[in-house]
Amino acid sequence: MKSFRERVLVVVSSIPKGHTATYAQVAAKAGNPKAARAIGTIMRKNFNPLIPCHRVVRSDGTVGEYNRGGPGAKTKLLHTESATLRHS
DNA sequence: TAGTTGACCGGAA
DNA sequence: ATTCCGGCCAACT
Repeated sequence: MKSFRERVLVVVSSIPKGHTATYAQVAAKAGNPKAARAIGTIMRKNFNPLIPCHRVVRSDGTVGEYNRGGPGAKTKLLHTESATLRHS
C-alpha cells in the first residue's frame, strides 16, 4: 500500500505522449475521484522530471498552473507534443 | 492535534 | 457565457 502521492505520480507518468488527463481523472485513477485538489498540492511540491505533470490539465480544458515556468511553458510543451488542447 | 493552504471540481446566481 | 460559493483531499506549519 503506497501513499496516495506515489500512485498519483505513477498515474501521471503513465500518461501517453500527445495525450492529456484532467486532475479529476488522475485522482480517480489513483483511487480518489474527489482528490483532484490534492493532486495539485502533491504536484506542486513533488515535481520530478520523470513526471509529465504538464500533461495534466483542468476539467474545463484549461492548462491550469505550472511551477516550472508558468502556464505558458506548460501550454508550449503540450503544443510541442501535439496534445489535444482545448481553446478556453 | 488542529488549523491553513492550494497546479481543483461542480453546481448555483 | 461569466462569476461566486461550498466541498473535498493531501501536505505544511
